[in-house]
Amino acid sequence: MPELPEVETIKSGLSKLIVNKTVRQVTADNPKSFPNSEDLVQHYLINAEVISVQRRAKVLIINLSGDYSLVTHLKMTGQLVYRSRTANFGAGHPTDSLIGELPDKSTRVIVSFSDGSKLFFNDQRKFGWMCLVATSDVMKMDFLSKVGPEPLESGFTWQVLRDRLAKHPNLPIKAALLNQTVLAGIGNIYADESLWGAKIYPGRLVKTLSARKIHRLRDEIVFVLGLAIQKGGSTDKNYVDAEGKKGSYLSFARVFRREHQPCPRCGAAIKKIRLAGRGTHFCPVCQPPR
DNA sequence: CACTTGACCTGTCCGC
DNA sequence: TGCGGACAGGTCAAGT
Repeated sequence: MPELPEVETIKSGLSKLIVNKTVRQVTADNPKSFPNSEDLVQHYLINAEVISVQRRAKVLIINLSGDYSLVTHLKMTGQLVYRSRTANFGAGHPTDSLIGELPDKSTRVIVSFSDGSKLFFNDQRKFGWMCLVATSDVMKMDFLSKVGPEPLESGFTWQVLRDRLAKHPNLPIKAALLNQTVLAGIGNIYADESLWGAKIYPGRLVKTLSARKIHRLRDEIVFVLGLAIQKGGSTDKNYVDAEGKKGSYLSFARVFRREHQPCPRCGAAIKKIRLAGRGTHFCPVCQPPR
């Protein structure tokens, strides 16, 4: 569920929380969640210092001294939560937080720093992973070498979107937006939201979209992602930021998870269908099929 | 080759 | 109350 705005929010949080800290210890239970050998960890992770935190698409990258980086993909249910030495929450944890005391039963990796603080990688469904990679190889990783342009960078013009889409004329536009080689960072929530904003039926084939519609769609993508970052991302079930807090975008969402509720533009009931294998929300009046 | 569907997992919710 | 099945949705692999 974490998409670009959620990973970006975590990146901002961790940038303030863990830069300059030194890794002292790492524990991991599950080779799928953390595949590196004990040897590599001892050599390149233990005693390394956090230099910076960055994001590319939905991937979070913690750059370390010693030329290695800790790369994390949260997939659907991953969380990266930082706790200082003293802060932990028992039964009465704050309501803007989803999680209590850590570790809990979904904790896959614990990175402990020399000041006693810890970074927890939680992942209920074990789809996500955390991996130690040579910094110079990070962008060569399978996923990152193929991923499309960043929609929030200044070079993302409507012409760029048009040209990326042109390679997939027969895909429904929603499927194209979800394809990370077309564009980086959009997932199910923000695909539905930006298509509503641009008044495009999610099933419309790419080749039937006018330049004008693509231009409008580009603007909506930029708007929706920007707003979501402002709101700290979307919390549906699992997502929390680096301090364990929920995001509030979903209370501003226009269609996502709003089946049967009135469209904020025209009042018609929002519909939910299945498209590209995903639950897809749209307004049947503003976004007519055709 | 282009596109669609299923697998990977676990927890939750719904109907019987 | 218990239990099977559908569903959640990011990405890769397998299938059409």
